Amino acid sequence: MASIKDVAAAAGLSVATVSRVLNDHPSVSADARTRVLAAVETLGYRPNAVARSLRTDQTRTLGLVISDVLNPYFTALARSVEEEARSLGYSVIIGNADERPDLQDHHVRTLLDRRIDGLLVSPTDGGSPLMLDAARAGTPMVFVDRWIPGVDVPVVRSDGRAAVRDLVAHLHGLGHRRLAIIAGPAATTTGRERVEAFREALGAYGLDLPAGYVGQGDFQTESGRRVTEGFLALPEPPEVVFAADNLMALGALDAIRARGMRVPDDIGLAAFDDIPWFVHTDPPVTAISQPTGELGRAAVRALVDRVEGRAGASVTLPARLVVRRSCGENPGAPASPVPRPPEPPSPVRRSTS
Amino acid sequence: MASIKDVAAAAGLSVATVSRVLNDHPSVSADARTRVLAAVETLGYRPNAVARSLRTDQTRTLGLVISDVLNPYFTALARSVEEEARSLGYSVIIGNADERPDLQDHHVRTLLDRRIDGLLVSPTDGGSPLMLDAARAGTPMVFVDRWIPGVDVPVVRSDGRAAVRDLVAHLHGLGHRRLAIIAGPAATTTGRERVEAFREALGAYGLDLPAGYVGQGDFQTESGRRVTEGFLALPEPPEVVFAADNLMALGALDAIRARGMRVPDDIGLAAFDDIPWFVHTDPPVTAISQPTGELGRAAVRALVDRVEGRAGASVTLPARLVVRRSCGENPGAPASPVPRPPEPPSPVRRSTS
DNA sequence: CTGAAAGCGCTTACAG
DNA sequence: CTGAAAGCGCTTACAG
Repeated sequence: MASIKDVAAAAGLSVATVSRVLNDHPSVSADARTRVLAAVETLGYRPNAVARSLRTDQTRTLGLVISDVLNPYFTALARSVEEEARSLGYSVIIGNADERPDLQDHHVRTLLDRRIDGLLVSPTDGGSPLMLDAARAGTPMVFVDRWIPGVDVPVVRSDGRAAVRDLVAHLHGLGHRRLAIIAGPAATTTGRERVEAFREALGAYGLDLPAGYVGQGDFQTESGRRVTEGFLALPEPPEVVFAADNLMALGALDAIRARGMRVPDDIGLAAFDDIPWFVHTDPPVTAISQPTGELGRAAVRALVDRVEGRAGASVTLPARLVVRRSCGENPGAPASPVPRPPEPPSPVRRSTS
Repeated sequence: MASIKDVAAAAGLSVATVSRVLNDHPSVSADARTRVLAAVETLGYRPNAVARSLRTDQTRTLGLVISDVLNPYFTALARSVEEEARSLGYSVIIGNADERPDLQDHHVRTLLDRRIDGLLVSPTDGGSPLMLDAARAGTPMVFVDRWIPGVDVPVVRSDGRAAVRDLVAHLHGLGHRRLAIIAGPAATTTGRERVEAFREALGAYGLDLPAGYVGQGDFQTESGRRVTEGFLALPEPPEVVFAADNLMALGALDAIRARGMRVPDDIGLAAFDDIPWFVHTDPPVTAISQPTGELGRAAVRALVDRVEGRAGASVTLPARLVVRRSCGENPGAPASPVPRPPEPPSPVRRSTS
């Protein structure tokens, strides 16, 4: 593969001049420019990004460590991250943690070794030493969706509390009282928050969330199946199951079907995260929808701000409830506006971290 | 960030010795080793992969350019690719072409600039000059799922012809005669092949595939919707629509629902690519399932073979039909074995390219 | 406007 | 077993 030396030789100029042409440096004569460009063309020369990175100490690459590529939510997030990054002149390298802290650390380490300019993480746990070190060492970093408390890193996420209250209002209005949740890992912020928001919303209606109605999942399909089987085996099973993400909802559907039961007749189902397939499932699934594309773009902007020496702000966007038929709504009725829960929803916050 | 010089200074040795320790070179004294390791530990030193790559001319990185990250098939493929690569000591950088040849070229170029050791591509078109050049220039390359004819590059894919024949036999047995297809882009091999296989299979039953029953899609949701609307507006709409991938099947479901029609009562639906959600759609969707994980692993093995100077073989694995209820099967009956079509299925081929 | 030279952080023959 | 030195392909003050 042709190097800058070959181009210089072909153009009859020094490598310094070739480099200046390639980098649009102002002080280059028109003549030199055309000769260099011609040589580049005939040799099919492409600058070696590795060498450039070593010299400039920047890779124009962002690392993205997502919790699970098989989760359509993260896939959509990854897509918008890549788009926004590309428009800002950055590439992105994706690492899939598969909800495993060890794999997450593997990817963070690899990304750091490659000297990416910045790191976008949706942490699968409460913060490994490696992650904490990276944050402290000053690696430009931003958390998306999930975050690690106590670390001085901007977080871009959506707040689902108001939507969870809307969901509980919807369920309560339908007459449901025994409500259960398939929770995500307690080591993750979203894992904890969704349970807490659910519990609080229930409390506003004087309802309890007994321990037996909180199933511990891991955001992946299999755990949704297992937890739901447990719920169904209870002497008094819940009337509705709320899955804290879409994959666990898939597992719940599997378990319900395996028991020969029907949604919503035998048991209701709702999910955090909306995906295109929920429109076509049997029945369509009531879900809480996040502004995923906007989250991805905001996260990249915050990270690039940090990379380029600007502040980089935290962003919180609201999620919203999308009512479908999986909790037993009157099938004929058009989707009605959900009655507001007792407390007002928290406003969108855009705070500088 | 600490460099190898800092480690050498801290250990009281030369950088050469430090490098040898780090690379497990045999001729290092036990004493030197322990001193280096201690220095590495206290400094928290991590080798700079960029510098190493420049020097060794290898990045231990594979590039993967997939057609569409929002397509669960490619997402599953990407996952198995990353797993296998990791187990062989390689990282993978994913580029999303979003079914756009220009974006595909952008990613190929970026990946080449970064001097990845090998390239895995599922081409979105018939071969841009860039792609052709890369293949000819000797960049280790392997095609997955889709390929470019006439280029000397191994291809790892699945052969759906037998499964398509099984599908047509299934539909014919159910009494359907007017069968339509939502095709992928003619510039892609899978786009062409699935139509051809469908047409051939119909021919074996004396059935025709009229031009009006071949809708041109692009493997993305919106095109499935548009094409299906066209089918439904026909004076004589088809009895069954076969979508050449899962996203176009999603679009078809959207269109059918928008018309207020029901599957399979008003129209049947089948899809190429099976995904977990097809079990829970209304009704469950009959689909052709590819051995996606195995394809990803085989592709990586072939590519790493090429990278490391071995041959690297093409692999073709069979796809299989999974019958569900979306084409109108007797709902009560257990999934029955599909009657064999006239011709025997082509055997699995493992040819060295 | 242009070029010679230093240097980014590594690895690896070559001597000893 | 160890070290001094060259060199991977670039960029960028520093001179001129």
